[in-house]
Amino acid sequence: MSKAVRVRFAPSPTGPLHIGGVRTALFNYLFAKKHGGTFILRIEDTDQNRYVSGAEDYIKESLEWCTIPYDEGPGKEGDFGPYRQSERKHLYKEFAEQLIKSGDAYYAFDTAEQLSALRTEAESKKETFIYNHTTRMNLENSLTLSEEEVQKRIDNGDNYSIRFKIPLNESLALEDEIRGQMKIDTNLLDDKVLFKSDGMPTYHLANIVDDHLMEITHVIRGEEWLPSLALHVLLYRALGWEAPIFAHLPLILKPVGKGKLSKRDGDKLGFPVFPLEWKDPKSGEISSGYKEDGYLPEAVVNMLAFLGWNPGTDQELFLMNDLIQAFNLKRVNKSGAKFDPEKTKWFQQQYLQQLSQEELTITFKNILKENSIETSLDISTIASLIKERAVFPKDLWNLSSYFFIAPTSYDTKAAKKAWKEDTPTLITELVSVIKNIEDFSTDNVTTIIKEWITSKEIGFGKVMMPLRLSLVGSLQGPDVYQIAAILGKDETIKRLENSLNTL
RNA sequence: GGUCCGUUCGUCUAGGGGUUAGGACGCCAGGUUUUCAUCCUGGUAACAGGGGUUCGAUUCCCCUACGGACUACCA
Repeated sequence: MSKAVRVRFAPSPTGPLHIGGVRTALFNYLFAKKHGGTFILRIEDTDQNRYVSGAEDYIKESLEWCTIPYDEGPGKEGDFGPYRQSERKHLYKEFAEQLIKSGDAYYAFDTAEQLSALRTEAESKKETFIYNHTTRMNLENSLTLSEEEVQKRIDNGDNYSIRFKIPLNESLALEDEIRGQMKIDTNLLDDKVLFKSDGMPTYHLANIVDDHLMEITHVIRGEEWLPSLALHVLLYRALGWEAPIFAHLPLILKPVGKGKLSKRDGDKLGFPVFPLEWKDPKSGEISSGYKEDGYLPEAVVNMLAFLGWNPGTDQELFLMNDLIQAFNLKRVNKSGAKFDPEKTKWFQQQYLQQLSQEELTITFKNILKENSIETSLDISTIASLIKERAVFPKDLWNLSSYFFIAPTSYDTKAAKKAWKEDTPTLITELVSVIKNIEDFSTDNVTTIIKEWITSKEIGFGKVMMPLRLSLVGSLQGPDVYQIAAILGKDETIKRLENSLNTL
């Protein structure tokens, strides 16, 4: 019997969560639920300088909108809390010191300025400064200084950091669920800082300590962490802990050009990169979100799931529960995926079309409200008539506004095509035909007008097009007879007369 | 620069020693809708290059090229 699956999504609250982060959360969630496990949200706020207010709330709201609920996390305390690293601050130092005692870490007294000077100097010689076995014995740290000197400096209140001492001459075999085995030469690694002089741990330490303490079984994270995997594995070993299973997800790339998808790409290329709209608290700059753009969470989730994963079948439409059933880490791709906004729209269209009549009517009602429309017309029927032309809820308005507001102008191109010399005569006659229709139902209107056209021995287009133009203002929309029936006899006549006067 | 990861239609991808290399998005054409959209049908288009291994490589191995990530007392 293997251990109960526990996974975590561990964002740092430095700004809005972008869709790459949402996808990481989603894959963690899918994996957890697939295996009856626990999905944890942990806020990695060890860098006080980069903390952005509102970011944590944004992360929670985003996950909520995407229907990716966490089982444990801030506000949902489980047995492994707290779930904010800033609130776990007291836990980390002990482990850093344990590593010093075991000889796996050391105090380093170099200041940021000294290090940056060393880097610039190396750069000027076309070299790279690395804090590792090649340099550490020339620097001020507990490996080079006497024990008394080290203690004196610490007692003195000198700033120090704690660095990991990477072991020499080892060929590490790393295991990744998605990529298989990788080999790393430890001599190429550098002595990363584990504990900062501000008293906070770095990501590397906090991450390992928390994953261990929270009994995380699988670490599913972005590929940008792959280069740190060796360090992390070494850290687990030095601490005497069993390492979790790792899986590094492929990156999401820009749709055009080079590089990974960045926050700026969205509004530059005309699609959101954030689940929710985000207003930068400092600059006030607003970035668009999928929610506010009218996307359904089902569409966004489905699209995200297919970025780097596929079920191995031809099925593409998956609701969350289907995803949980079908999900498998082994079917996650190795290579990065260019983000495709067009495909996202396609998913959106699919899910909008799948809305039940009830949901659709509610959506439509809200749209009408936004446009200050109060009407006695049958909006449920209207919604069902126009829905197949819509991709976003807001399209519902553009597609239906003529039902509520009579056209005041006519599409020039359409008018040229539909309104000919003999049209006024025909339409005048049509008006009197319509005036005599008693039962103004779709079926009856259809029958009577069709009979009349047939009796006139003229082409249907000669009447249908100007009729549509008069009612809609353009040559678009659902069946004209249905439109007329919904508008009612009086309104239909009114619109026909209006076009006779204007055109 | 160094380290690591990757490379199948324009894009997302399936496949995997012998296939007409499959699907989806997009695009194009036809049909339905006496309009538009939807929908249906069809079409377009790919194994980065070079060496091996093999009877046979897109599939396995190596090299090159290209792409990406990382290279902070950021995560």
